[in-house]
Amino acid sequence: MVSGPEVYDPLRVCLFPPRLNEQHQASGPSLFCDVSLVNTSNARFAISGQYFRQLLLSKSSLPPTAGVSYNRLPPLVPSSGLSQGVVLVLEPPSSKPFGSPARALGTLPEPPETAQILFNLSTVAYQGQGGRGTERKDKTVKHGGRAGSPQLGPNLHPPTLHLPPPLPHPSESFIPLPPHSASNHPDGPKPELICGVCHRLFSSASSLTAHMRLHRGGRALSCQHCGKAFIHNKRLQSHEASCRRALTTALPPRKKGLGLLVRHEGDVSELVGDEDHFVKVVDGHVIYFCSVCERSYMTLSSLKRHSNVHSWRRKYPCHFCDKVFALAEYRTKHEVWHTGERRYQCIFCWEAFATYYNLKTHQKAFHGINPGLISSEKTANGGYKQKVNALKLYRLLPMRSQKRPYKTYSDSLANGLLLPSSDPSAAPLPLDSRPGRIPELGLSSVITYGHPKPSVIVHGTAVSSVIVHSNQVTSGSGKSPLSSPSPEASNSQTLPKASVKPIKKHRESTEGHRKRAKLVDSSDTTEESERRSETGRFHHKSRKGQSKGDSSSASQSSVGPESKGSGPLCQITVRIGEEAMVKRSISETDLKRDRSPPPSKAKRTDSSPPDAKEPQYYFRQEVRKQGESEDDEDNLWRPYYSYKPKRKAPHHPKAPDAPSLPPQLGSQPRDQGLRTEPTETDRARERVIPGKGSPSRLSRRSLARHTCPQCHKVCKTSSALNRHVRRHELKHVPVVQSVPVISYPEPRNSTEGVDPQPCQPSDLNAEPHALLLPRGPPPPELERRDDSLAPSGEPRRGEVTGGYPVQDYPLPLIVQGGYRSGKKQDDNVLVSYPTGPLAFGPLGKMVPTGDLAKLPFYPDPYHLLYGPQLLAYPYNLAALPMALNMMAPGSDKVEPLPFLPALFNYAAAAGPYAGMAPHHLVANPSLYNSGGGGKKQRDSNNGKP
DNA sequence: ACAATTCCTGCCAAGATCG
DNA sequence: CGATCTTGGCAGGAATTGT
Ligand SMILES: [Zn+2]
Ligand SMILES: [Zn+2]
Ligand SMILES: [Zn+2]
Repeated sequence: MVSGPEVYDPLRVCLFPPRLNEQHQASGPSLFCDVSLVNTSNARFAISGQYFRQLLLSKSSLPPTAGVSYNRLPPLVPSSGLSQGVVLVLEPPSSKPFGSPARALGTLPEPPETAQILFNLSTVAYQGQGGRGTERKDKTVKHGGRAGSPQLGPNLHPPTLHLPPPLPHPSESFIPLPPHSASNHPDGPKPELICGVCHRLFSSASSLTAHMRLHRGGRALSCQHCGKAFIHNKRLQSHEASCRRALTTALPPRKKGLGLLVRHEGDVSELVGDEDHFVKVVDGHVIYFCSVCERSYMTLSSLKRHSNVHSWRRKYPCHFCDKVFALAEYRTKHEVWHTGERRYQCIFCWEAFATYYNLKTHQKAFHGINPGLISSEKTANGGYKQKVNALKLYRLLPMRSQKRPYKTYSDSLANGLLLPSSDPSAAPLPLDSRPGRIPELGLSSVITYGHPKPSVIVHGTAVSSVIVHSNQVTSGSGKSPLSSPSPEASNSQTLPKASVKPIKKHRESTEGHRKRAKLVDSSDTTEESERRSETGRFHHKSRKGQSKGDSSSASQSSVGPESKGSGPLCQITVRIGEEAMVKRSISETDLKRDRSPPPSKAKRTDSSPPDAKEPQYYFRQEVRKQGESEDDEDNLWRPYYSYKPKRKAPHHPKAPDAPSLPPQLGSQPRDQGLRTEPTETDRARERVIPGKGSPSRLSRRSLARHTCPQCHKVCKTSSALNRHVRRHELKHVPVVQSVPVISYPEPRNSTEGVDPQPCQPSDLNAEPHALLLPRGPPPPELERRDDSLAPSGEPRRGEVTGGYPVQDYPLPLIVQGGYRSGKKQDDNVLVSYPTGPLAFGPLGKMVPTGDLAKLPFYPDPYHLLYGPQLLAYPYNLAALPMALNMMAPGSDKVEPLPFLPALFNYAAAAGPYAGMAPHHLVANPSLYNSGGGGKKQRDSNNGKP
């Protein structure tokens, strides 16, 4: 019957909860599910599952031959009304594990004549549920986007599955199906064998009887972990085993006791985890859900990482500009634009590139490599899937900059909790205060620093400015202790500016560590700085209601004292429309350091030796540039990216592939409509401070003209703006404020016209780089030191990289020893950051600017040893796999192979290394890193004793 | 339409803590 | 020191913006 894998996707299935009455039906669909149909003539579906309910597919709305074979379920929305709703799983009768790949459609066993629909419906959920109609509505809207899928044939309007209206009284056990259902189908089950409560179909009276016990409160056979009821003991036992495992996994030992079973629906058990997430166990798979946006994750770590985009508990500021990122990785990637580091080296020509993208582009253009050939699989959720035999046509060079210490566990723990800064014990120890470090900031200072200074700014309407203090985010409602402004706090904030934000790191080798720690910390964690001192530097305030005057006044008022110049740097993060968060610097005087960094104010101490207690770096420019008027504060910078919710095509090619993902929840494409839309602010993964720009961006002036009326986003071109605006229209963002953690008040209307244009100071154009200028010239000594260090130290590095053209040059940025552990950092020197913007050519190559002194980084050490011409095209990739993998054949152990050129005798070619004897690496392959994976690279990078 | 940049997330290894 | 937990790098495609 299945003539082909025709997939009509997506289809909308409208399910009417069993308990809904006709009125509800009339009001419209309560839930949409995307369903793929395969041709089958069936318009009727038998429903099986925990609870059965027959669904009728209205023929008129279906393609001539349609049958449900596959579906993609949106994740449950636990906390919302929808959650109460339905888990709908459509599967072919063959009962493939659900979540089976769409590709399998073509091979579906014949006749899913009656495709079975697993309809897990929590009858309980529908009972006593009040205003779910509204809630569902929201959900429904989200799915609307898929209706227009190109895959739908012209006459394939999204069919609608109508679930017959639920029976009024669940208690009734045997209720005949509505006329239009079973009776119409010749093969349909007899009405008598249908549960009147949940409409599940049964093949025998006995099974139905057993089933009915479930509805009568008989909980004899219910899982002790999740409460799921079973009719058969065997199944129960089996389930409990898996459930136990799942729960164990789901909750960390320490928190196991905290896991609360919230609800159980069909095969899904929902647990409450931390405040930032909840867990569901589906079929033994643990899935973590973000409480804010409901994105689902296979791992807790992924979720934790993600949740920072909402909470911003940790902030990762760029060391070169004022962008702040929610994920460390984002910052790392971003900083490449400042450093120019090129770590992706083509194995064919040894050319190195700054980004993976550039590398791929290069290989495609110059070597005819089709990226698709060597791409590795990804999970449905977009996760990385390791591929054993993946080819790597490039080498990932070790990172030049030493890694910063990880955030500490304690820190993270403390994060979520608002710790009164005054309580030293409660507050996580700053890195600096850890053993072996010099307490630069006395505890007291830390405390003071941390004193909750009211960062809340009350805007006219909503007071809800968000305050992010010490990692805590609170709404302006004043619920948080911090929310109440405390004058003294501001006073106490006499933090050393250094603590506030170090910009560039000076690395004195001697004290480099301490400093480094400081720098890193403070910088890294704005997060940390906040955490440790609760400087409250970043104030989040909603733009809404904030008028220009407001903003200025607000900033002043809220930060007034601090802003006065002598005060610690204080910034306000402002929400711009729906997209961007902008930090406004408040204290210009002290912090300002731009073009003319006030020596005195800037804490930087070029001349003075670094003192543990007095950090000597330059503060970041938190201030706008000189010449900017006060109004500049209102200048808004917005991130390049708008961070809108992703709208992924319904059928993500990969989605089907992820067997590992739990069917309905985990495998959902990340942007699938189901997840609640986070507020725009939540989406701002990156924040930018006015006055600074990302290196790659154009001047803001040009941007000014194309501002989205809705969200204030500024596009460079009108076309971009048009596109952007269209998104708003399509998106139809629900008004639902689903952001529990951060409540940004939001009315951006009031602000409109206020700061929109400010984004483009005219002077920016003149000196694009001015904004990016590092906080100050690096101490001369630094460079020297680096040089000296590089050669002598880091033996390991030499070994690893020896012979490679890359990064074998003296690396001013790399410090001897590298980072080992927080305790030993004193011995290590950190990477120095460039003092100024670096010029880069296309593809990330650095362009010599003429002033080498100012280009401490990557003076283009990547000489091409072998031109592309050295390799005949097309390449015989088949002959290279071994080399490409850089693994010794056959051995279990991963043995790095000699660099490709050496293997293939390319080395003879002219070039700086032409005269080199056989690549020494060949002789001693174990010395170098295979480059087969970043992790390995990293190993070499981290000089371990 | 195409190029370029940023976001995203499963996986994994190293760092940080805990005991 | 080992066990446990956290952090962040990585791939590489999706999403989005720039041209
Ligand atoms: Zn989220
Ligand atoms: Zn930057
Ligand atoms: Zn190449």
